[in-house]
Amino acid sequence: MAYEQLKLDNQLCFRLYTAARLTMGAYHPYLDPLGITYPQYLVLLVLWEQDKQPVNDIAHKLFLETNTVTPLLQRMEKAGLVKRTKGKEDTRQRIVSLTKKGIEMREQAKHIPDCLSNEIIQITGEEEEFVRMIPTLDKLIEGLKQQ
Amino acid sequence: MAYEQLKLDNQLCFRLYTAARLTMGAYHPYLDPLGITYPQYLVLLVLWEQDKQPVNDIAHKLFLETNTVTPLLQRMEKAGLVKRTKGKEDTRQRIVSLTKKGIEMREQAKHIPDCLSNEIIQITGEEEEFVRMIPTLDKLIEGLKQQ
DNA sequence: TCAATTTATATCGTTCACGATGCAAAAATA
DNA sequence: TATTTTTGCATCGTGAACGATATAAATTGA
Repeated sequence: MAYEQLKLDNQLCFRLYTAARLTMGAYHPYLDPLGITYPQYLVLLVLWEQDKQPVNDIAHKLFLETNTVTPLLQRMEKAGLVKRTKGKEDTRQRIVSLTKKGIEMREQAKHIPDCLSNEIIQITGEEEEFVRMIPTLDKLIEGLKQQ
Repeated sequence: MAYEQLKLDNQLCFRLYTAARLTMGAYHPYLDPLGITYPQYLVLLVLWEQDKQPVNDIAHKLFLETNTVTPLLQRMEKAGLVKRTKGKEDTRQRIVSLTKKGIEMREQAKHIPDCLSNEIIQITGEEEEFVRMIPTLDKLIEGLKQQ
């Protein structure tokens, strides 16, 4: 029967949606003391890997629209984590760079990934199946990226 | 080196977050014609399985807070999909029930799960590894549910 | 029975997320 | 070179998510 398919239990997307929300929630104890949110943490990860990037590059790496990232960066600028300067070759661009505070936060945050994986392992028992999920998720993301 | 851990590529949560957003986006072509959003679709799934539930039960099944679900239901009531009546035994409760429109939408929506799985299979080639992901996600959700 | 506590829902404020739209600068093309 | 198109970013409006708080009703317990 077709209605069977409409059961919540059958849905992969619901699990992704829920797991994503709850995992983000698990970052709270680590990000709250730093005064940042999970999306802001992602922006910092991008900038810690390479400082001074235009808005578009950051958005692209996070698979977000610029109209999501722009206000995010404005809030981060207000919080003193980044500054946004006009591009020199291309004046349409806004180059986002880390402030002293943004650079220093890297040191405070460097333990977070370990904390999170430990937590996940402790909570769920095993690590291997989560590692195995990564290439599958990458395939899904890659496939859905272009409509 | 500890900083290696801070690379975006290493992060499972980022993939969950991204996959969830993009998958929700894949529902747009099917939900837009019905005039509903993905979270509203989830509420309908819950109510199609069992009509007339208090807010709390719906929230619990979706792993959401009631302060997320209440405004969601208010919008759905305004859209004529559900109605919210005072509980009879417990007058604190609001019993949410489907309207005629909400009931009828089940028929229009019954093909959506098949469409989505076909899309995912077509996009990513294989089905099996996504099915395999489900119990792992359930384990993660179950573990993170209680703090 | 009456006060204290818990429960069910609602309201408020902030931050995302994103479609639609606007605008200026750059690039392409006539 | 002048015009058209594209690009990069910003703004606006709407709908989640959720922490904090409020409120009334139910429950507990003294």
